Amino acid sequence: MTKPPQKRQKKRRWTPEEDNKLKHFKTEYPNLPWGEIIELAKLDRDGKSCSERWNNHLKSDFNKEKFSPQEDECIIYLRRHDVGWASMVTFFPGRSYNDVKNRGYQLKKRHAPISDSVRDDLQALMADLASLITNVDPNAISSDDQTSDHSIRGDDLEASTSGSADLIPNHGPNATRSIPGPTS
DNA sequence: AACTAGTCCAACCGCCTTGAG
DNA sequence: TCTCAAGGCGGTTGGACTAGT
Repeated sequence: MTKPPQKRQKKRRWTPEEDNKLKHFKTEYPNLPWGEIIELAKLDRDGKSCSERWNNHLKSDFNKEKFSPQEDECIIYLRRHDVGWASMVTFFPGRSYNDVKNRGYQLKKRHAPISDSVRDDLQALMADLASLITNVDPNAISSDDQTSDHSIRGDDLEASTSGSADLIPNHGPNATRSIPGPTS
């Protein structure tokens, strides 16, 4: 007997009221498991949903400005070097995990190019970071990006997503480096 | 003004890891 | 050692919004 595929839940946006409840109880009891926060706040959500909402929207004041070209190129470059989304977020203080990930998928669709200057900056940045991290594969930061047009194709990103370890674990404030944001 | 296509982004899903009992 | 729940992560979906016609 094969189980029929679960019907996907209709999307329910978080209301300001739900946000407030979640924020209140999570701030008040930061160590409480989500299940108990849900009970206290009387939220009709599951733990994962709450965790996601908290981490991507409520935890801090996330930067909701458009991604700058430098940030875009940084994402492409890091992705190419098998840096996972979660690790990548450390390069973008103020951005949420979901924002970075969404941007990454957008760029993947567009086959966005990487400029020479940004590539060089990022190589230096990653070498810098690698020196802070002991368990890093030095080959992962070698200058292997000397392709003719420095453009990245969708399948490049595709390949880079398969089963390799994250390059940049979060090692505290020292490991967090920022990429130039939008200049307005 | 109305319709359509494309884009953006929040929310959902499934798999995996981790830690407690 | 095993089981189970919680949470992290990567990937996908779909509703809202916007630009073009």
